[in-house]
Amino acid sequence: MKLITRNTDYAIRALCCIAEQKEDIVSVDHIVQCLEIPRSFLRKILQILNKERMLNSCKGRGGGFALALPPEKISLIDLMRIFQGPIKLNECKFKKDDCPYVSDCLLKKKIDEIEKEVIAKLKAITIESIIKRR
Amino acid sequence: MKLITRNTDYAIRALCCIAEQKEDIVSVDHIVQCLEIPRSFLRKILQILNKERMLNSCKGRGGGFALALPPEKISLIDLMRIFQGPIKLNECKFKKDDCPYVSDCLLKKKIDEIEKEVIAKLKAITIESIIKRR
DNA sequence: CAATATGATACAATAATAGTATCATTATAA
DNA sequence: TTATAATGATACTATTATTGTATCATATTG
Repeated sequence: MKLITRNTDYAIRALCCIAEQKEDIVSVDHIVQCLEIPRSFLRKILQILNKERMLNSCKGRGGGFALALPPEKISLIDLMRIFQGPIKLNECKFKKDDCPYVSDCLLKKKIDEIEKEVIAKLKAITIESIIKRR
Repeated sequence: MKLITRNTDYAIRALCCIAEQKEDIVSVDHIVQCLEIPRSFLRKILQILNKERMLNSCKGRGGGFALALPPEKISLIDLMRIFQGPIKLNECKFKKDDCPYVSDCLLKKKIDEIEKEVIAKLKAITIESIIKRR
């Protein structure tokens, strides 16, 4: 059971890497060196973060990426939604309106509670809260 | 993001179905009728539950399955471990001993906390707690 | 011994995850 | 103004996990 997939994880670390840099604009190459992750994969992730307005980008020589938001405004929950879709711990496997068996689905209700807590906790984890302060 | 996969879900409901029955021994056919799920898949799941000592089985005519434990002793966490492996929300994507970048991995620590809470909550959800009392 | 259960096991289909590769476009510096 | 170095867009591939299916073996009961 995984909470965070690899692209979310890489996104988090890349954002941390950028946030910790003195320079505003950080190149893919620099991040690759820091994190030692596949360049192509990282590029794709950064492009998505750019489209989702978490990063700004500069093309051309000396280009790269910069945070579009302050680190305390970027939370894990946002990144997970971008890379993993909406968080739904309680998807019912029985497609019909009601479960055919467990009426009022007590299971679903209980998992819903867990989901709410998890979401609240994930919201509280921001890039700011996990970077090494310079 | 899924907390529970389909086989875990089916296992839970099958166990509920058996727990709610007056008869001790319940056949696959009966469970299939109750839950309307693929028979072969269900059989596989029940066989696993049998091997894992959550169910007892009787072969031959009039055979079927019976709970090996009282419903309050069967928790979601057990079923998830059987069908989904150990719960590890915080698997680090960086295989090396230390993350190359985020030292002391604050992220991991925070996710660990979430994991502990989730596990505690899942432990508390038992078959007893979600069956329709007869 | 025939019928009806589960046991064991191998196989297949689908979807999600993870990663690669290539060409287009833009910006800068010489 | 052109070569170069960066990202943008996009299509493709590989791997793994999930979700099943099918078949034959074995045991039990009437």
